Amino acid sequence: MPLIQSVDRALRILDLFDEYETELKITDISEKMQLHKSTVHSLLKTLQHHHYIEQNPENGKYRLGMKLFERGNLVIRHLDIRAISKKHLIDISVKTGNTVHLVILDGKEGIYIDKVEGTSGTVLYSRIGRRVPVHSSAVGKALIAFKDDKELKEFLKGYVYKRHTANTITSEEQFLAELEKVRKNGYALDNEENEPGITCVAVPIWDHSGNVIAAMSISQPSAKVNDLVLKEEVQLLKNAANLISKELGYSKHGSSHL
Amino acid sequence: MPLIQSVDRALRILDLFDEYETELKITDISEKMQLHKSTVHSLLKTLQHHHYIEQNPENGKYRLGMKLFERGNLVIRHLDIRAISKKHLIDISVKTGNTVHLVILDGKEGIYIDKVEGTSGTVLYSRIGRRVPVHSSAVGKALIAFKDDKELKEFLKGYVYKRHTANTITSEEQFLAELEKVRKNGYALDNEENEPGITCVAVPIWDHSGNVIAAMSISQPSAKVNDLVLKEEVQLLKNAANLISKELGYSKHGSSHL
DNA sequence: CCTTTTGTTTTATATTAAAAAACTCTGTTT
DNA sequence: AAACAGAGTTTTTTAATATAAAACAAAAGG
Repeated sequence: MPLIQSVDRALRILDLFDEYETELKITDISEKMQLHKSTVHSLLKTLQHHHYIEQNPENGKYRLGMKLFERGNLVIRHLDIRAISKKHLIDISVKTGNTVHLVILDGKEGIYIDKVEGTSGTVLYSRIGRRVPVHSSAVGKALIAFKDDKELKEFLKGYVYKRHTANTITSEEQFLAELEKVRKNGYALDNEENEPGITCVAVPIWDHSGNVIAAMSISQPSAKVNDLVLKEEVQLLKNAANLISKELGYSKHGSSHL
Repeated sequence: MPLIQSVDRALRILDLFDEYETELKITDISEKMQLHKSTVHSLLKTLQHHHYIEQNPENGKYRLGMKLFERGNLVIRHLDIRAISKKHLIDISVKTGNTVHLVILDGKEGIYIDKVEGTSGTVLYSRIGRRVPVHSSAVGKALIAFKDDKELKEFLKGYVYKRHTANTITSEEQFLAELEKVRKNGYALDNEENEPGITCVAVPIWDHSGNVIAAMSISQPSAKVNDLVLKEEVQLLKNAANLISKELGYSKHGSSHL
């Protein structure tokens, strides 16, 4: 079933921007898309008319528009859990001094839907709206560990275990063994697998059907971590996850899958 | 300069969804847009392909997709200030028990870019990504009060002073007088002008050029408010706004316009 | 001041989007 | 079980639009 070419092109223009290329000029886009600059101009003017793109008056370059932020905050799949979780993220961040994240699964990746930074000033990879690989992150492992065997097998079909650090798990066997540990412990760890020098611990957040709907994590420099610290953090996360499930209208956390 | 019709239509489909209509079926969209259902189908399939729209597998209806959230969090105009402000919002919310907002101006409206709820459980109009009128909100007044006369006159050209409550200011004269008070006091008030029973106080956040780049507010039931409470809240907000300006790399707050 | 680059506009036509018709699927009614 | 209604999806023809070439305007750089 064919796509509409001009809509396809317009959306691909939106996809060109990233954290490093936040502004692009017409000739940039023309080159990247292999389209004539007057074609690009028409596409941009249509996106701009609807505020999906705006033109920087200072330099004439184009950048993503506020309508994306507005519409993005109407994507309902995460709004309830984000609103309900926020105070728990804050609470844990205040208690630990570390950065706390809320992540949901979207396709075959996690996506950060909220983040409360700690007081230590540690600069992390994570950013709201950014995607995160499941194999190398605590939140990713927590999100998929509790899928049933069939679902998990389907999920991992074609999955690429890209190395991010020396510690990244890059084989499916090792990853499945890791997920077994997550199920056993009820929490997931990222031992400098996604970012050098950073350790994260995460727990799943359940719905009433025994499905994991989100994961919550604490991230910090590995130098600050020991067994006691982790034990306390796991407890804080599990307590918060239970409360969040309850506040979302669910009964006991994960009881249906035990 | 003409728009590209099919792109225009696709974006207008995205604009159909709101907080009350979070899912639509093809015939809904066909009717609202006065387009043939096979036309709508093609547009939706193109949006879906790029994850700007997704189809609910349970009922076949369409809803906004995660790409909007992802791209929305690449709209750079507010990311720095949101990240830097977050801990201040949290701090004020913890200290006061009330809901704290961060708002920027977009076109002729404010838009909520962050929100930390208080502990009182007060349910408010505000929501991240939602727009807010400048004439009836404390943040709106704080955002525009310090524009120079010419800019302000230009801004208010054609502005509609819609009544939201019995207290809403609905004349330009009254509104200009109100902005004069904001300039004098250094903070803005919303005395149940936007939402019945809710009082808000807001301050501007400045950049180094003497421009207001955001506003920060505290909202609470009017029943909890008195002169002393307001005074304390104004102080908390002003302190935080100064710190935020500094952390954004600016020097003294608003010094260039005093 | 001249040249180059970039953004914008106009116009002809090649290409695509649009809708009508038909098909498929699901749920409801008889 | 069969028929019907509604909704989603697919196919096909052609009317309508998007595309790019050319030209123009504005800004930046040498």
